[in-house]
Amino acid sequence: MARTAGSHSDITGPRVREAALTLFARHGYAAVSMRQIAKEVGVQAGALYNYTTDKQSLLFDLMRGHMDDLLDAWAKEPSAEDAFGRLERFTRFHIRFHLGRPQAVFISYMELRNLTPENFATIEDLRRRYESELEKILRDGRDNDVFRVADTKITTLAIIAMLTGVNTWYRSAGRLSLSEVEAIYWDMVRKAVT
Amino acid sequence: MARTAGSHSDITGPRVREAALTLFARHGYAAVSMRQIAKEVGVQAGALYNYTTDKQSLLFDLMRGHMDDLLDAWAKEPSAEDAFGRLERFTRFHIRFHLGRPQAVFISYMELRNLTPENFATIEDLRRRYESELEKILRDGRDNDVFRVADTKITTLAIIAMLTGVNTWYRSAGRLSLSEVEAIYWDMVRKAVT
DNA sequence: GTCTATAGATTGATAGAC
DNA sequence: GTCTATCAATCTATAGAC
Repeated sequence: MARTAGSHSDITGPRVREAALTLFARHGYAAVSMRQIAKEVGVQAGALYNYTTDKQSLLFDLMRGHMDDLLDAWAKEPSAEDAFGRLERFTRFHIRFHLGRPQAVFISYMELRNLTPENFATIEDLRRRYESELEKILRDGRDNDVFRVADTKITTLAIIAMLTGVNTWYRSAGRLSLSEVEAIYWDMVRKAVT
Repeated sequence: MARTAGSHSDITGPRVREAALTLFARHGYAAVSMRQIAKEVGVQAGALYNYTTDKQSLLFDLMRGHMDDLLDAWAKEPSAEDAFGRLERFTRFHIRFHLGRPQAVFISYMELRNLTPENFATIEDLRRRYESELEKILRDGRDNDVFRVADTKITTLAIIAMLTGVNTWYRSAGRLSLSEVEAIYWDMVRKAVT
């Protein structure tokens, strides 16, 4: 199929999303202008509207994409047999996945209030779906008298908050490797539910 | 001392900070205009500049005030004798203090990137000072063979992230009282360091 | 598909009257 | 101390040429 000279829609589109991701993560959605995004991509501001209907859906697409990736990746994780194995899988998966996409994680936690109500509801639904995956593990383990947790819902949120916190301090050039970090957190999680 | 008619500096000042706190927490610093703050207070935008030099110092004063309050309140907490007592004090204090000021907590975590570099450094210093209070407790407990922690620095950050996470879900009208929540989290913290 | 140009609204901050 | 009025810059989004 012949292409119009100067047509780059298949490459410019991803670059727009990439620039938005970087800039939203660094400065915040409200603080970033469409002109800044355009400058990062190397086009004029008007050209952005060939790839997004408006600034809001640029944010929403990034967040929904991140949540979809998260749920898909977890669905593809091999499952473990016993309760401790399942919990360890989740713990290591969560750390590894989140450390691999710090910008998307940052945006997905910080920019919720800049979503329209409809978009917010969509993202919240996906987030709850992910949380329920961990809660299932905790509930099964408790029902089989393997775990001892006072409240599976609160323990779910506590564990996720603790694990996601890794993103605030971990640097790959730091003194600890990824698997050392995983091991330290798994040790805390394991003890906390025993 | 006689006062000029219409002078309300002693009451308007706090109301400006209060309005900024509420609006920054709800919509984010960058998304809130000086006119919105003025409207919330019930004055015109120009009048705000009798109480703050600019928008940035409005944000900075809120964050520094919050961190000062936090460190002061912890300094006034009665100390405990043994390692577990000290850790339990910290755990319950952290939850109680943070749940008591959800807006200031929210701002202090979300708006760091909207501070000027100098202001950011000041807040970061206070935050590190607070974290080191918990790390001291963990290190002493480990050195006396009371706690078993793989890494006191990481454990410090993990515990604080877990505890601060309460703010994302706790509602005073919910099914759990504040002391029930404290007890559940203390149970997890205690087990995690044993 | 990208450009230039621009509409129309809003921003932070200041000046000067009262 | 607060007001009105305003400056100069910036914003999102669109229109039309190429």
